[in-house]
Amino acid sequence: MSDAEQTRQNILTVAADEIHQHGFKATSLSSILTRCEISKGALYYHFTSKIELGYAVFEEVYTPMFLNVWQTPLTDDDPIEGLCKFLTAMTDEMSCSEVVCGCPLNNLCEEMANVDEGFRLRILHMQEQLNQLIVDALERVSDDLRENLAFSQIGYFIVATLNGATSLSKSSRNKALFQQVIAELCLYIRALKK
Amino acid sequence: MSDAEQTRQNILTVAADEIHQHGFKATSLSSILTRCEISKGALYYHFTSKIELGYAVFEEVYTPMFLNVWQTPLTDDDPIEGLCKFLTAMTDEMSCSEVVCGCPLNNLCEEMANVDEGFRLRILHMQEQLNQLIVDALERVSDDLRENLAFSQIGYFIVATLNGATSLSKSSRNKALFQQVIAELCLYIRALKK
DNA sequence: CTTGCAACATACCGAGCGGTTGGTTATTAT
DNA sequence: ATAATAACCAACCGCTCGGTATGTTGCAAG
Repeated sequence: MSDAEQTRQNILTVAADEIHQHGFKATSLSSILTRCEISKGALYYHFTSKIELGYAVFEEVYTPMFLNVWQTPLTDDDPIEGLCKFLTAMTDEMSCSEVVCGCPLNNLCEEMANVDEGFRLRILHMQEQLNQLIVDALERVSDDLRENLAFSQIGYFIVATLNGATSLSKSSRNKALFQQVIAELCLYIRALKK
Repeated sequence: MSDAEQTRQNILTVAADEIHQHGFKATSLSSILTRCEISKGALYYHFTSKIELGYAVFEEVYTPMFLNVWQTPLTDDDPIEGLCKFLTAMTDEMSCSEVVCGCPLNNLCEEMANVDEGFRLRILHMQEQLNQLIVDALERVSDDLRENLAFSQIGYFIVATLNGATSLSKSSRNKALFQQVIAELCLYIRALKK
């Protein structure tokens, strides 16, 4: 990787972390510059504006991370169990920063979806991708599931509940509530089986 | 009501709307002053700082509004049906601003819970109150419900899912996804019955 | 040898923010 | 009549922000 590309990647990584911690608007370019030990000229050489940097972080950091994380359990032989174990493992391995800072995608959705169309469409597109992953997994084992289930609706339901659970963990600053909601969600998911 | 109290209430009402629309940090005092047609001196006569104004909005506008809205369906003879009808009615009556701006409580939780302890504790307290309302309602009709249900866990699950559903409606800018998640949530709630 | 461009660095700008200061006015108590 | 206080107003302050304009350096091609 060239020096320039290295610099760019470094900016993206640091910006992703700053945005995760403080949100997009509250993230100041100067804090990114300090952590990267570069000047503002360097940043504006690689990105034309703050919001373009935000888009790049979303597309090049958050999106691949997210899709990869969900793909693993959903392509399991038993996606129902895969999903439940994935969710349960999430509560166990949850780092302090994740309890406090929440999910990057959900954060951006809450903060930016209604103020910037570029973010809104990117977020929407990724939610649809995520939902499709779930729908595909459910359809693959539909013979083992109850009749007349609305797969897409179920997919959005699962993601919505997970997002709501992270909200709770933010205010309670406590894994316990998060774990309870996830436990109830797993009960719901396992009840999809015949 | 005295003139001063009238002014104070006007500030609270306008601030509540601005915070709902733009979030706390992005709400500028000057926009509140313009809409109220008062000066900055007037605002700082009634509130010592921006964050104290935020706390007052939370306690005097959001909290009573929220508890009142939830209390009605939960004190119904059949809180299960009351809740489902309440949620379904919410999707129908949902104004455009609610689709776009989301739930004030959830918004503040997402934005402020991890950056200001005062907000965090107030949000947490209200979530606990809300959960208690649900728990009380479920316990009241526990004879009609399945055995071995964890009421508190169920309460948080319902609220979490509702919050996640508003997130989806923000990014999709579309009632449809919201309605789907709520429909699935009602299926879950009704399945609590024997 | 020098020209040119990629890859930065430095210094600065205007705007908007929350907050402060020093008045002003109308009402009320003495 | 006067003093005090409640309720407000206008002007200003320091600060940080995103963004820009200009300067510098190293390397590579001709």
